Amino acid sequence: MIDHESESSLTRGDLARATGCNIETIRYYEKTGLLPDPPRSAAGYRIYSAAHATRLRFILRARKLGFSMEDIRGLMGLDDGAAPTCAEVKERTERHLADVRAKISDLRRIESVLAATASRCSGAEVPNCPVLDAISGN
Amino acid sequence: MIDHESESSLTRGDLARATGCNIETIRYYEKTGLLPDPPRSAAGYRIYSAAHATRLRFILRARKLGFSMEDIRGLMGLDDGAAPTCAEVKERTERHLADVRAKISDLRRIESVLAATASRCSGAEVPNCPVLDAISGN
DNA sequence: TCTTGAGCCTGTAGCTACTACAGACCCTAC
DNA sequence: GTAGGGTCTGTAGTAGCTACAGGCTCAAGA
Repeated sequence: MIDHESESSLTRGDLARATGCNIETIRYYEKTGLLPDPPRSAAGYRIYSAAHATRLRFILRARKLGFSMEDIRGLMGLDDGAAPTCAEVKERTERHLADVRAKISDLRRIESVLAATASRCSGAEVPNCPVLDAISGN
Repeated sequence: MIDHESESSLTRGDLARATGCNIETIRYYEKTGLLPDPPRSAAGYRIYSAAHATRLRFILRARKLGFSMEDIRGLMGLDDGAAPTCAEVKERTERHLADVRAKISDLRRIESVLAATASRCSGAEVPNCPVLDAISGN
């Protein structure tokens, strides 16, 4: 049913294996519009092309970089129909970069609190726990 | 109906204001067992005590430190009924600390990729976008 | 040709940690 | 008495997936 000679005709399972994406996630991206609805075989099977694989790989890389699905929609020009300008992409990226940096500094603060309290803890079976005390307030 | 003199008789709204917690979140913590079911007034209104406030503050601080609700259940001894030993608390904290550090290093890698690609971008309205190229897989 | 097992199809439910309603009740102050 | 706030319940929504169930289809082997 599907021509496996021509490299560019893939089932959903093929696409999943080719990109390392979970097979259900592909359907999810289709449902949410990140991936276009692919053509179907007579029996209703999705038929993907190399273009779909490229697009999916783009999405997966962007997700790995922490872009939200909404961000990605913007990066791909799905929000207003037109391909985004370079300036728009840069702006989105910088906003996202700022978010990432904010998250890092949050986590660093958390890290130092956790490290400090954990190190004060003997690990012995004593009544007073410095960790719980630290969380409880002071 | 509720004695507002004695500081330790609080409605849900009072508790929310006193702790800075969203009022709905209190109900959610009750539903999931992090907060015990409080006694009720004749009309069915929840009546909280100072002990509830203390416990809620503990939960909120732990959440701010990034502990999951499951972690917190453990820290409060709600999983096996008994108060956790200091060693258990220390172990949980160190595991969580390791998670936090892993997240930080992930984000730092992401940060450097984003910073590098964004800086290469002129912001001009040119056809080739270094950001998109970077995501697309160089 | 028949069968078997793998793959695909759909819809739906689950996860975390909340948040936000709607519609009904209650309580206080004027 | 009534207006307004507060509270009650249940339910649905958020992001970003993931995991089924129950049914169909396809390819390979006997």
